[in-house]
Parts: sequence; C-alpha cells; structure tokens
Amino acid sequence: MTTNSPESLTIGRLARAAGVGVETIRYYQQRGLLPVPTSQGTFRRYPVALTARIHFIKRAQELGFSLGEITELLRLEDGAHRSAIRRIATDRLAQIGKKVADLKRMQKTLKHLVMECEHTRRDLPCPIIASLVQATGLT
Amino acid sequence: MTTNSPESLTIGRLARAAGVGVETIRYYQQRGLLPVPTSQGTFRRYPVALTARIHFIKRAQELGFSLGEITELLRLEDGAHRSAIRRIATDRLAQIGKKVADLKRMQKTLKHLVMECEHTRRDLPCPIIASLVQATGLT
DNA sequence: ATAAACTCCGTACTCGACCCCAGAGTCAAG
DNA sequence: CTTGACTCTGGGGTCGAGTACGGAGTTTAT
Repeated sequence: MTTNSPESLTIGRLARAAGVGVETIRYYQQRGLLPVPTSQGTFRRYPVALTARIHFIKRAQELGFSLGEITELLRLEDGAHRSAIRRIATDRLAQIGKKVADLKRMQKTLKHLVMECEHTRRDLPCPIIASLVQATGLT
Repeated sequence: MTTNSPESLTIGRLARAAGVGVETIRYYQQRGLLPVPTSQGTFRRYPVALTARIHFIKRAQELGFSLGEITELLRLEDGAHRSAIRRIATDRLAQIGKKVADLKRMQKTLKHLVMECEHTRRDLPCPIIASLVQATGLT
C-alpha cells in the first residue's frame, strides 16, 4: 500500500510544498497559526490546503505583519469584519510611517556628517566623532 | 563628613547622571564599552567624565548604530582614522537606505489595499484578505 | 544605632521568529 | 528485509539590548 494519497502530506512534504522548514510549521502550530491534525497513524497528515494558509502567513509577513497580527487576520479570514481587518492594516501603516520617519531623520543626519567628514581638513577633528561627543568634552 | 568627592561617583550616581539604569552600565562594561574601575574600597568609583562617554553611546544609538558599531567608533574615538569612521557611517547609511526602501514598498502596498478595502462593496470579499490568500500580486 | 538605600555578583529572563539536536520509533523503496 | 529518510517529543540555542532578581555585604542619613 503506497499511501500516496495526494490529499494529505507529511509534515516534511508540506514544508517543502510551502517553502518553509519543518520547524517553522511546528512553531506555527504552537502559536496557533496552523491546526494540529489528529494523527490517525503514528505520523500526522496534513491537508494540501494548508500550503495556502502558510503562503498567506508568509505574504502577510512580507507586508510587515507580526505573527500576532497575522493570527488576528486569520481569525478574520472570512472577510466578514472588514473594519477590524482595516484597523490592523492601518495600525501597521502607522508603525511603518513612524519607522520611516525615524530612519529618514537618521539618514539625513548621517549623510550630512559623512559629507562634512569628507570635506573637513585632515588636521581638524572628525566631525562624525565630534558630533557624538558634542557638548561634553570627551577623551 | 559627606564624602561627596565630585571627582568620582558610585555606579548609581553615574547612572542617574547619565540617564541610564545601573544595569545598563554593567552591561556596557561587559560589552567593553565602558571601563571597569579598579575599586579601592569595596565599591567601585567612576570618574564623572564617564557620563560623556555614555552620552556618546546614547547619541550614536539614536543614529541607529549598534553597540558593536559603537565599540568600533569608540576605538577610533581619537578621530585619527577618519576613513574607517566614515566606512562605519556609510555602511549604516546603506542599511538605512535598504530598510527605508523595504518599508516604503510595504507602505505602498498596504495603503493601496486599505483604500481598496474602503471602496469595495460590502458583499465582495475583503481585498486585504484576498490579496493575502492569492498569489503575490504585490510589488 | 538602626533602617533605608545602595553595591556587588551571578544568573536568568524578555521579545520575535525561528533553528538545531538527540534519541527512539516508523515508513517507503529497492 | 534492510537501509536510509523521515517523524515524533522535548529541550536548548540564537540575536540585541538590556531588565529583573536574589542574597549578602556596605554606606549613609537620621
């Protein structure tokens, strides 16, 4: 009996099908993102459809959602609670906006410092270090 | 006799002076960012000047440098190796640029999805969920 | 003189998203 | 039927930047 029913996969095959590691699947089970099938043999069998769920998770991660937020999204997966879903997305957007602003501020300052450093005479103190030392005289 | 020699502080006073926790100082010592004074009594005494060093660290962190990078910067603190310092800074700039690009991509996709979701009829599936379920239609 | 506050030391825990390992059992192919 | 690839359970480790804790000793203020 080659139990090659295309309906169900072992965890390893599911992992390969979904492009993740076996440990990732176990971890998602632990976190409640994936169901743990009741094993009828010694080994558990996973419906092929779970690959779609894993892809969902991965795509959501690419958009920067945490596994906690993704758990929420999966709970609302039927799409019935649109406003709740939108809230999760807009919260995330706010986080992203804040982070981008922070990074741009850093970027601006650093760019400025690097340029200054490139154009300051060698016998003067490095402006990058100087700006970090700032008011208080270090060294 | 108030033994308030203004030259040296206990770790707690140094921490308060620098605006960090005592544990942070110990952690920085462990990481080699701060020297461990040889204690002449039972308790160690810290020169006031160390507050400047801690401020240096904190300001560098605000620019997004990791403690590892800051260790490097402190090693080059004399400002003699300007090109090495610039390399650290430009490396960091590259990281920031990459991160900003990533975040903007996410932001764009998410904004688009939220807008779509707001303007799609209630009887149709939520576009946010739909986009996660389906194959990657994201940039 | 006594209590509060502090210091030292070491260890362990936090968060997030996993990865790696060991040992025992099991399944599928040749 | 053997071999090798797989699965199960359970636990530990990783990274970064700290935070928390516990107990013993010490200093300081009253």
